[in-house]
Amino acid sequence: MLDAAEALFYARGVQNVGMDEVRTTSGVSLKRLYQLFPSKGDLVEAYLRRRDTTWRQDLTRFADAPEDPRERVLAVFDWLEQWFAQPDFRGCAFINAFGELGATAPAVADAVAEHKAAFRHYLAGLATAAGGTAALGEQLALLAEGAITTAAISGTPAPARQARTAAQALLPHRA
Amino acid sequence: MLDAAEALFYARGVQNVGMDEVRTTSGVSLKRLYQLFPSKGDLVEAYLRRRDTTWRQDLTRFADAPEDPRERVLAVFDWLEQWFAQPDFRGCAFINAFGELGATAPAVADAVAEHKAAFRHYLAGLATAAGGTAALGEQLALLAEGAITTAAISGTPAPARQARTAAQALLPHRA
DNA sequence: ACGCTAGGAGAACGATGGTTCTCAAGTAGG
DNA sequence: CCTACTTGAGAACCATCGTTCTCCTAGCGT
Repeated sequence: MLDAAEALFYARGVQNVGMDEVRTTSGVSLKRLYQLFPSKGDLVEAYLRRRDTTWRQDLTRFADAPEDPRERVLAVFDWLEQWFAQPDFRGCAFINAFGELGATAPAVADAVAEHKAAFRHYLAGLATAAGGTAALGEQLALLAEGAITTAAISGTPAPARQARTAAQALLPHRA
Repeated sequence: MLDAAEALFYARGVQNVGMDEVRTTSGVSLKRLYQLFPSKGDLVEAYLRRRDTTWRQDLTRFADAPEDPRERVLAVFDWLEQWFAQPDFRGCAFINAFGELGATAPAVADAVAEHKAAFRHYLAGLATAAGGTAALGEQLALLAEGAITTAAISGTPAPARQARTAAQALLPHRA
């Protein structure tokens, strides 16, 4: 049922989908919806928190696969590329939600900030494991964020590869 | 009068400000508003197009100042840092608008894509002038985009400096 | 001074959407 | 078989907002 909400919110933006539509496509009655989530804001927050965990799980499952720490860093960008190529890709759900609601809904702003902080933390771990500094982790995060928004707006997955080669250049050379 | 609309739309998101509020803070009557812009969509498009020109003008005025092509590239990130530090900074108006309206308003999606394409084109020029390739321009663009969204979400101007040092590392070494 | 036009302030209208209410159907327990 | 509780479908309610309309005021030409 959160699946339906997630698909709708992500595809069209939170404010462009009504509760009636969530109910119709999820098959859950309004009454039940409102006893699970007392307001739309609660539903939105649940949507973001769930997407945070699944998104990061998917990423780490993919990027933690290689043995070589350098390969792990690069795998992040491979994963991004495959994500960008999906037909329903429409950028980062958190960045979108932040632009839409960050100024008026502090709970949304917080959820977004936490998601991004967790992502940066993960990259910092990969960066230091690959022999870099924490600053390298931040730089990788900037490349990834930039690739996500650029891919969304331009509609091509190419930014993932550009970010990947930039990351390669920033990584310390093989010891 | 577009000043008022711009301030409101940027600060709170397009869908969180009504035409009544535009009228109140701008002092322009609704009648006049609607004879200038037949619909809110037209006003939004005008807002984006105007912000595109002023934003890029401000950027180039600052970044074209140094003589050294490498300095010009780095100046872009200095300009970003100063922008991020402004108290009303709330990320990239175009990314925000895209997340909010890109899926439902093709005119908005187009305006955003054009703005970003122009920005990438400008960076590509700086990159080649500094002895790099067009691919370097794309990488610089990714760093800048990432810095913008990260600064917005985290609330600190620090990403500008991180992007700057990454850019420095990616630039070809002084000949 | 008098009509006439333009423009503004704000009410009015219609649609949409978040939230709640009604009512009927289904089910478990006696 | 009957009753009490739950649940779902959808109507109803209320606020908001984009858009239009009404009325009133102010200036201006004669």
